[in-house]
Amino acid sequence: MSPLSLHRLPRSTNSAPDRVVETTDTKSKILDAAEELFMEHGFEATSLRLITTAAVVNLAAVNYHFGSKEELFQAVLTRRLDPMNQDRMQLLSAYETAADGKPLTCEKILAAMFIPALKLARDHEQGGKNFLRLLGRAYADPAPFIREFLSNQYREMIARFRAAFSCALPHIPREELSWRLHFVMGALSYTLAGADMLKIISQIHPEEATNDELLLKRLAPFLAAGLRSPSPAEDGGHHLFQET
Amino acid sequence: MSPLSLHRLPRSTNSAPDRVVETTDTKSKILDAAEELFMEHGFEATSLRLITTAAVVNLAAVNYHFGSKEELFQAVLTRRLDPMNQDRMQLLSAYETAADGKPLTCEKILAAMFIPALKLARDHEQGGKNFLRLLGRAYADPAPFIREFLSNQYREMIARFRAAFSCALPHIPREELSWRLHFVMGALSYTLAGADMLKIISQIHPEEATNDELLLKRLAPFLAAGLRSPSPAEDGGHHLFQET
DNA sequence: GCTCAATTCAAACGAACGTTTGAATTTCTG
DNA sequence: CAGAAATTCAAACGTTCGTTTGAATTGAGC
Repeated sequence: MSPLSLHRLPRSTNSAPDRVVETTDTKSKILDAAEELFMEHGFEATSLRLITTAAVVNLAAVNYHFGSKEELFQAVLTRRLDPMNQDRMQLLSAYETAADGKPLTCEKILAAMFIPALKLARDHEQGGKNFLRLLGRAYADPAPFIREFLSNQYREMIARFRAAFSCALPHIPREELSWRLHFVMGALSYTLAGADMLKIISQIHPEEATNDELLLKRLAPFLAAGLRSPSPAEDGGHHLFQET
Repeated sequence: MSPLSLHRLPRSTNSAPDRVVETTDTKSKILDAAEELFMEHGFEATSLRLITTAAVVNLAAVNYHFGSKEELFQAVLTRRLDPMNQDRMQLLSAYETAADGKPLTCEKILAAMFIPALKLARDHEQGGKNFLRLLGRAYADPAPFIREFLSNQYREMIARFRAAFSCALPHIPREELSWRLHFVMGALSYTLAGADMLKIISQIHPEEATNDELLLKRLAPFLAAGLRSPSPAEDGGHHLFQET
């Protein structure tokens, strides 16, 4: 409540992790347990008691190390989301310099978005394989603090990729392109969050449903075709939605 | 707790609403308030006290009329979802008989999915305009009872539309088609649930962002292009995701 | 070995939650 | 109008929540 209710800071700043503690420290144990439980039950339905019990840590440790449940959730997200978006932008820049001024293909730009996500999906030693599903669910969470946090985390990357798509698809009006980028983000996040909805569609082999790499390899061409499709402004203006 | 703790049933069955009560009855007032608040805050974060206060109704009325908070949520969904999916299947059948045996185009099948959704989006006298956003968020909710409910609600419609797409796109393998149908559902639900994420993409006129009709008219051609794109099995097998 | 700060711990806090209860009230029925 | 059923109501139930507290424990530096 009081504006100065800062939680106590740990002894050593995390900026210099020279010596790794032999047993994983409390902070990491909490982050790992929280990542899995938030993914499984969502933010509201996951209690701190569930998290601290799974992490074999005292209940008060969360408020001591992170300040509050909301700050813990943001820490869980930022631990992997920030490096992933940095990777995405660096990869896009690498593609652009390799292309030597020529515009990139849609597939290449989508690859710059997907490959860093795949790196997390493949991450089995680290606990990163759960993270994409948690992220996909956070996209749809109505909590204002989550929406504002994601908005700030994504602003720079989205601007960067919109510019790239704008160069790749010069004949698509900027506003139409914004919509299509929105659809791309939607299909991507829904796909990453899903795997439960797959049971509805079914007819999908279970061993494939958990393979995020094959999943994204199918998604990329699908989205590229949509991105390249003729702009509604330049086609005949079909009346798709005429009633009856 | 006890297996016989059924809530008392209302006096008149709802199957014959011959005489409408002059003032909207308690049950409808609860459903309307719950629809809006569930959309705004999600299931877990919306308390029954918030709902009953907004509906100007006694707290115990929810458990009396619906039995529990979970059953109330299902009632909110089924009130509009069930008729919408019925409309979708009827519209698809009407298109198919009108085509007289010839396969439908992707746009036509997508229209059968979108037009009933548009009818809800346009529904301003009734409170249906909030429903699509609530539905989109329910898709991503991890609560098991929500997932199972939606799975049952959608099973018949999904099977119906997959068969239609299979006729429209005979050159696409069935498994690939299941994936693409999954992407279609993802982009659709995310788009309908969004409008908050639009602030990230931005560059979209606010007055358009709330217009679900324009939104779906942009989404349909995008998805149709993706659905029609060559199957990965029949293209050259590009190595999109080669590293660097 | 002492000191002091960082961390852990058990316990409790007040608030909010979904649900239940039993009486009061309304509404239909005979 | 009397009686019964349906509905509304205020109040409380027991539980769980996020957070706080203050003492116990740990560990590095002098």
